[in-house]
This record gives sequence, C-alpha cells and structure tokens, in this order.
Amino acid sequence: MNESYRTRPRDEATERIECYILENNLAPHAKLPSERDMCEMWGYNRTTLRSAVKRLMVEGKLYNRKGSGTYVAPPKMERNLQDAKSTSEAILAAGHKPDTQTLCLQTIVCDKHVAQRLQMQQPGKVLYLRRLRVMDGKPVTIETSYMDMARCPSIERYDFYNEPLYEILAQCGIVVDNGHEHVGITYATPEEAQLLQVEEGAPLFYLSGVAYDRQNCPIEYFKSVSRADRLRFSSVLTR
Amino acid sequence: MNESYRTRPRDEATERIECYILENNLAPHAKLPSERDMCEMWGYNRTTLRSAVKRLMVEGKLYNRKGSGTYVAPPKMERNLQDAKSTSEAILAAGHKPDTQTLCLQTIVCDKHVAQRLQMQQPGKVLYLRRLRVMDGKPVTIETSYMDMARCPSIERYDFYNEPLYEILAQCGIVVDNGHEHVGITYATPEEAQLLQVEEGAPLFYLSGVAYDRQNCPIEYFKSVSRADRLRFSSVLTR
DNA sequence: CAGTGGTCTAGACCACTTG
DNA sequence: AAGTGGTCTAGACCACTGG
Repeated sequence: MNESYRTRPRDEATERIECYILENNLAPHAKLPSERDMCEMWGYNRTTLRSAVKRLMVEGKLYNRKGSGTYVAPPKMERNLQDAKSTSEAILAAGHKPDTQTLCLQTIVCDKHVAQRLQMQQPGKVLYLRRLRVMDGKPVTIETSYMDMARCPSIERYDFYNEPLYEILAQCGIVVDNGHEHVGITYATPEEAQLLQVEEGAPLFYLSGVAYDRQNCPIEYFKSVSRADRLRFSSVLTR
Repeated sequence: MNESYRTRPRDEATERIECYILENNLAPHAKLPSERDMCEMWGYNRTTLRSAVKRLMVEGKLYNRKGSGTYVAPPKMERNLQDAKSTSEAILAAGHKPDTQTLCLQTIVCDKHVAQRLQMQQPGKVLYLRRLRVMDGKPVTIETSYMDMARCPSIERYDFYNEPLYEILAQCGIVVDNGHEHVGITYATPEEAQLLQVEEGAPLFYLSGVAYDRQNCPIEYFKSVSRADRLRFSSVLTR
C-alpha cells in the first residue's frame, strides 16, 4: 500500500504559479517573472518549472513569446482536448458558471465492451454515472461514466450530487494522470434531444475515452454528447 | 539571413527511431531497445531521446509501459489533433492511400479576418488554395489555406498539384513548427455536399487554425470541412 | 533482483526580443 | 548588450515490471 502523499515538484510549481497570478491579481496579458526568476523564488529547477509552465499553457492559462516573457492568457470559452480536467473545471476556467444535474447513479454489471476498456478480466460490477452538464443555466453536455467498483469499493458512499467526480476519486487515493479520447459526430436521440433542448436528430459532438491513473490502470471509461453551438474544442499543435 | 541548416538533435533522434523500426522491420507491439540503449547507440542525451519518443507517441507510432519498455504502436485510422502534420501524411500514417485534387489556386486580396489571423498589418495579397482530400478513392475533406505572399513571394512558381504544401514551404525555407486549431460542427453547403458526396445540410467537422514557424510568425491560416463518418479525431490527455 | 520508464537537478549554449 | 524562452547535456533517484 503505497499512498504516496508527497506532491510532485511539478504539481507544486504549477500551483505556485497559479497562486502568484491570483495573489498579485494579474490581469490577462500581464507579464510573469522570468522562468529563471521563478525558479529562484520557489527553489525549482528550470526543467521542472518549465514543465509547470507548459501545462498551464496547454490549459490555456498562460502563453509565452520567445525572447520576451511569459504572460497570463485571456480566458477562452472552449474545451481543450489535451488536458485531463473535469468538465466543471473547464467551464469555470472559461469564466462561466457550471452546474451539474445527476441523471442516474447506480451499480450495474457492465457489458464486454466496457469491461475491455477498463481492462477488467470479465464483465463485472461498475458504477454507472450519468450527468447533465449545464453552463450559465443552459444544458451543454450529457456525460456517462463507468468506473470499476473493484478498484474503489467504497465509492458509493460519496456525495456525487455535490462533489466533483475527480475529487471524490482523489479521496479514494485515485488520481487521474493521463488518458486519450476520440471526437466524432452523432445525432441526438429523443432523450438526448429533450435533455439538451435540441431537435431530435440534431448533430452533436460525441466524445469517448479512457482516463488512467499514474500506474496506467484504467480509472474511468467515459462518453459524452455535447451541443456543438455552445461548446467547441481546441488543440495545440506541436512538431 | 540565418538559414540554420543544422538539424536539431531531437529531429535527428526521431528519424533514427523511425529508421530503426523500418530497417529492423519491427511489427506492431515489437519492443524497441531501452531508452538508455538508444541513447548510447546514437549518442544522444536521454532527455533529447525521450522528447523524440514522446513525439512519436503523440503521432501514434509508439507507446510505452512504465517499467517494461517502448513498443511499436499498431496503425490507427484517425487524425491526431496534436501533431502539426499534413493531411496526406496523416492518411498515409494510418495505412491508407491519400490523394489530392486541387480545386482552386490563385492569389487574392484577403479580407480583414484572414489578415488578422496572419498578423498582416492590413489586408493584402495572399495565396488562396482550396483542395479536396481523398482517401482510398473516397472524398474526405475540403481544405482551404491562406498564405501571406509577402512571406514567400516565389511560392506561386511551385507545383501545388503534385507536391505537398509543407514540402514546398520547406523549400522556401519556411518550416511549420507549431499551431493551434479548433474543432466545431458545420453543415454542408450545396457545393461541399457535391464534392464530399453527402447530402446538403449534412453535419461535417469544421476545423480552423493557424500554423506558425519556429519564430512564431504565422505561416498559414487554414479551415477545413470533413466527413464525420470517414474521419475521427483523437487526442492524448495529460495532467 | 536487475532493467525500465518517469522525474528531477544543475548547468550550458543558442536565437530571439527589447531597451 | 542584457534578458528571455528553447534546447541540450550529464547524471541522479524513484516506482514499477519482470524473470
């Protein structure tokens, strides 16, 4: 049982930078101290600090210009496809008011498809969670999650109605570290149409993917459908 | 005029790994030498070699497992949203036969919107290129590109009908380094419907974005519409 | 247990931006 | 010319995998 409570320097540095922005009340496009200065301020190696900066860039919170400096990014209303953050976090980061309505929460025996995604030996008990995500009072996304009960037996006891999923998992000692997802287009079923307040058959984004912990054990298999007019996805390209 | 012909170690290392796979005829899931061994084989630092490995992982060519090793990934038929590669490359990498049909190629005076994306002081002459991308004989994507003529005056002379865009730009000394893009949903116009062989009003992926060179000068503003049934997008999540 | 990928440290040079 | 981000080097410790 290795609990590993030690926070990693990278995560610490990321928080340090976010706190620095808040405490100094930095506005969008405000300049941060240079990487070298921040290293000295907080005692990090430049490689470590840069990896923290990079993460915040992918999350859309920072940007930088070669030879010039690192700056606070203006908030955008879009979901980045590269950061493994919860939907609520993403909506909050974009400066909107998130809300969640739990549609269904129960333990079920999953099918073979889900079992394979979660690398379960055979179909077994999973927690099935279905939620409607609301932004500024308007429905945006229906999210469906499957979690292997064997990995987190006590998970049922928690309050899914009021706490973010990833925080509950963190309390169980399970931390989302990485994952992958696919983006496609689907058409609203009658039920989805009603929940999202669109016409039946309207095209929706269809996302599906798997989130893994630091040991690359699958934590969650998720799929979601989203209104395309209220959400768009962004991605950073690298060579 | 700094031409900088020196190839970067990271790029060299990336090619070394790709060549190694080809020369040793490694099948999917075959194991590569350990990172430390590859460092010694080719004289790279581990950090550098790891960044090459990471790029090939994002491109979907490699995967690895902690404590175990690095492996050749099986080919997938999807376009990753994180690598700044051309459409032809992506289709080829997925094991399909790419083809391109140039719909329009001319110099035009752009509007303010395009000028802003390309960071031009004011609307000016741009190369306008519109192409139909075909995979295994079936139309998949219509791509529209705008390139600032001031940045590459001689570009008109090249053979856009037979050579990849990024290769032509490379011959002009312009190398795509990074970029960003957005994914949305749009509906087929009559013309798009005819070209892509779908019904008018059918939902399509709508991608738009900007590609930059190593100095973060905008090279190309692009937008594209794609059939959702023949293409899907993938993304790697990180924390 | 040895080998592997994941992370971190300390220090260096480069090309670019800016005053 | 000084300062900045981008990259590279050399070496170290960790947690995990596998025989």
